[in-house]
Amino acid sequence: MEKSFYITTPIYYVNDVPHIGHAYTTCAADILARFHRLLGERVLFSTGTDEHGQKIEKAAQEAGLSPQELVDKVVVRFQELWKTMHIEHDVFIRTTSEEHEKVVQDFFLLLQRKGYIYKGEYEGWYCVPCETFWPESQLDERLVCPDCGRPLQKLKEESYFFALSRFTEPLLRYLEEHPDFVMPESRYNEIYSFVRGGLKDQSISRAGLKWGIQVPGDPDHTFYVWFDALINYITVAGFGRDEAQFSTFWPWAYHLVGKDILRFHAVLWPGMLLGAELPLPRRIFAHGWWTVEGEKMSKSKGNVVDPYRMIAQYGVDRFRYFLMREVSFGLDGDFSEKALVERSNADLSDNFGNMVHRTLNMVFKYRDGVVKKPGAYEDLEWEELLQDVKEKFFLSMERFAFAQALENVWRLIHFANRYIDQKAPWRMFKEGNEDLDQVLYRLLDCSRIVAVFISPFMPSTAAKLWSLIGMGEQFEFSPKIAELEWGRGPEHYRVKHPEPLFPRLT
RNA sequence: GGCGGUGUAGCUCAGAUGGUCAGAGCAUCCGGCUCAUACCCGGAGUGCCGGGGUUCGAAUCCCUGCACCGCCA
Repeated sequence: MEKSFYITTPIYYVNDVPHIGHAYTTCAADILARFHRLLGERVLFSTGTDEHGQKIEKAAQEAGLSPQELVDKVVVRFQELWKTMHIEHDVFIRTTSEEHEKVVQDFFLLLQRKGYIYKGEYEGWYCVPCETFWPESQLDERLVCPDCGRPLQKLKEESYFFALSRFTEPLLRYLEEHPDFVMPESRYNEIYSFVRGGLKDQSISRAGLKWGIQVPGDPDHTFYVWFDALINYITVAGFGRDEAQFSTFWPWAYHLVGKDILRFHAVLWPGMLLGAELPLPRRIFAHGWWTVEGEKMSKSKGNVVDPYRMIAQYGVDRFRYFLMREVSFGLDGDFSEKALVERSNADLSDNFGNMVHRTLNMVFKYRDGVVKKPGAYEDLEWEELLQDVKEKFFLSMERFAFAQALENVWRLIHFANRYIDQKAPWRMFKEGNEDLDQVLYRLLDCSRIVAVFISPFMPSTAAKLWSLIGMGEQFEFSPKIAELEWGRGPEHYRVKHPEPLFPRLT
């Protein structure tokens, strides 16, 4: 039976302008989705937008639109960006969709039937822009939001509660039995100690807020945005709508989140699922944040990195490569165009692109663009290198260690460059050495294998390379892992005239 | 204040269970090559935060000091 893989990004707050942070998470998810398609697994990749809440209601009012009109208008900013970035999601979920509203209500009723819902009174400080309640214990006398620094509103109102406190022990046990549930390890430790401190019940509804999903049987209440938002993950998986889909994908769910929203995903969400007696996701991975030129990114500083601009200037694949290669996933990183240019020139132009280019060039110069598969085709060094690269690549991808995975692939490229220098095909050609075909075939095989390895990261470059070496005009994300072996190329490589994959940036 | 983590070459970082673990990339310097996008290949360095301890032996374990970071209160 095929394995399944369900990868999610958070649903982004639709009113935000997409920035590098959104691009980062979604790009990582896309890479994982493509990689698992290469493995031949059944893949479900979802992203989407969170469209409810007071902030939207206010923004709509200011714009003279209905909330629905507003979100319909701005959701396009995300959808367009994903197209531009070559993101191939299977589903784009919007929390205003009918099917989602139904799932949220059903889920609430399910929790209610199980006895985990009660009506109480919530009193606390609320940050409207952040849509977050703050316990008094976390505030100082200024009564401003610890996150954004803006003044808080005192709220005292009737609210439905989810009995999260009852899941302290079960969740603690679950964490102990699943040390990979929250990654990286440092985040696991944080979550573990947070849960060990004891969980409080969670208010899950608001009275008087219209722009949200109604609590069934109580039209005065709408759901708290996080309760609404988290449930998107099972809406997509087909909860209550498509049992086959749900049982295929939900048990294989992997959530990618920014470190700022880890707690909702690693505490509240598992609590809700335990209450509903549903399986928990396999992993919640919190990645780091990008600073820009060493400074925190913020609207007020005006240093927000616009993905559209980066792509227009440098191309999709350079941008995708940089994001995944520059820092290890899970740690914070610094974005600068200088770093992007240097990384791109060194790795993509000088090492990778040039390796391909010199190979193709020689194939044309010495063999008119055609190289036949040699009879004897063994080389212990190449053999061992590939096996080792493969093993480490898979291991890294399993741990979402994208930078390491790429670093490993580059060992092949580096070795190929060295191989060319050692074999000196130009000399072989002059001397009429027949082994030249074997050397060239090896290099083309290396390009073919590298194309497969990098395809999840740089799909259009992989396709271009695929075509250059005569493997076909389309690069399909179908099972290709078995092809990551020497000698699995065609009987004849018929290559095209080389053109630089990544012209050097100045 | 509590819990957790980090401190390794000029820079960014790798370094399971203590014994080629003192490494990689970038940067610098020297040499080579010419098929190539002034690219590529080879070589050279300098380093384990300070102090103490355990051990035949510690970057790796323990204690302590300093610095920084994260989560919570």
